[in-house]
Amino acid sequence: MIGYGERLKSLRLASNLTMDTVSKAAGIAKSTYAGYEAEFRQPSLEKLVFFADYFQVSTDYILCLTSEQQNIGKCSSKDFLNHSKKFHWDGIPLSHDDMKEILCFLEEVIEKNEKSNHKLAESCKGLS
Amino acid sequence: MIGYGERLKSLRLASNLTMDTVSKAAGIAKSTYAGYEAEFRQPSLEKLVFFADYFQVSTDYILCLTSEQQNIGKCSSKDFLNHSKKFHWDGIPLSHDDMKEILCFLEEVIEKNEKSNHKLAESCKGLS
DNA sequence: GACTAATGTTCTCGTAAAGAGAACGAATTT
DNA sequence: AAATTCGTTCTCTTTACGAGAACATTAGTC
Repeated sequence: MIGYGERLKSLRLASNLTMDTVSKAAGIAKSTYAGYEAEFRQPSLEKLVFFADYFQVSTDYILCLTSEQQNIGKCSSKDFLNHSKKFHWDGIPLSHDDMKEILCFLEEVIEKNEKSNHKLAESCKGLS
Repeated sequence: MIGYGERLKSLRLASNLTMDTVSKAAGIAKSTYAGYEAEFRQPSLEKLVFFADYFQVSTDYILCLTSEQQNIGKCSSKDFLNHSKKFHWDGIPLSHDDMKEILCFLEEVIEKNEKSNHKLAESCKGLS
């Protein structure tokens, strides 16, 4: 068990938040939260889950079991195709070709969003 | 915070292990571990990390933050939309509408694959 | 440079609960 | 039915969580 304090601290600073803000959001005393970052006190499981949601990371990341901030739904487009692990859809494995399709589509979505800042609610109907 | 006891129990039973075996491996008393499964006692973070390693799952799984035992590149379609964590694309957050689009498209891909067992290499061009 | 405000750190203390160990209960085997 | 195995529950001790206040430190203001 090493480093969850550092993780919390860097996550908090990355969001430009004070200990007071975070502790109040978590419903604990400022001194209590300071104890977490100083790592002479351990948050309860409830608090751990809260911080994961609050900072939008996995509990594994806070506990230093992974270096990836969130290991669900986030990977670079490079990783997306080259990833060692297989991707699935409701248990059905996706082929590399499927992945390329999806990648292509996602980039379309992102590009449009970036440009127009507008959701393309029709793109799905015009698919097939 | 709900269900980590059930998770531990099912993981233990899936491995055909007794409480005595698991508790000894974790270096705690049998009654202590029983408290975890009955959920009237919470494991420390060290113990949580131990169980994740011992049962080869993520801490997020034990804490019921995901329904998938390994949380990279695998989630159910239900989780896909309802997940508490935000999804991103190369750092750009995806809105819920984006997710619905993606879900719709993915289901198309899977359905076509299932029926024809053939990749639809053109679907991407006909998009926009 | 002193004054103030804001943020972070370090005390002490009460209390909740983690953890142990033994006893108990239920189920299975011999 | 005696013995063994596995799970549950009891009581007790001790740990440490969490709070609140005091203290320290930095930053901004006059």
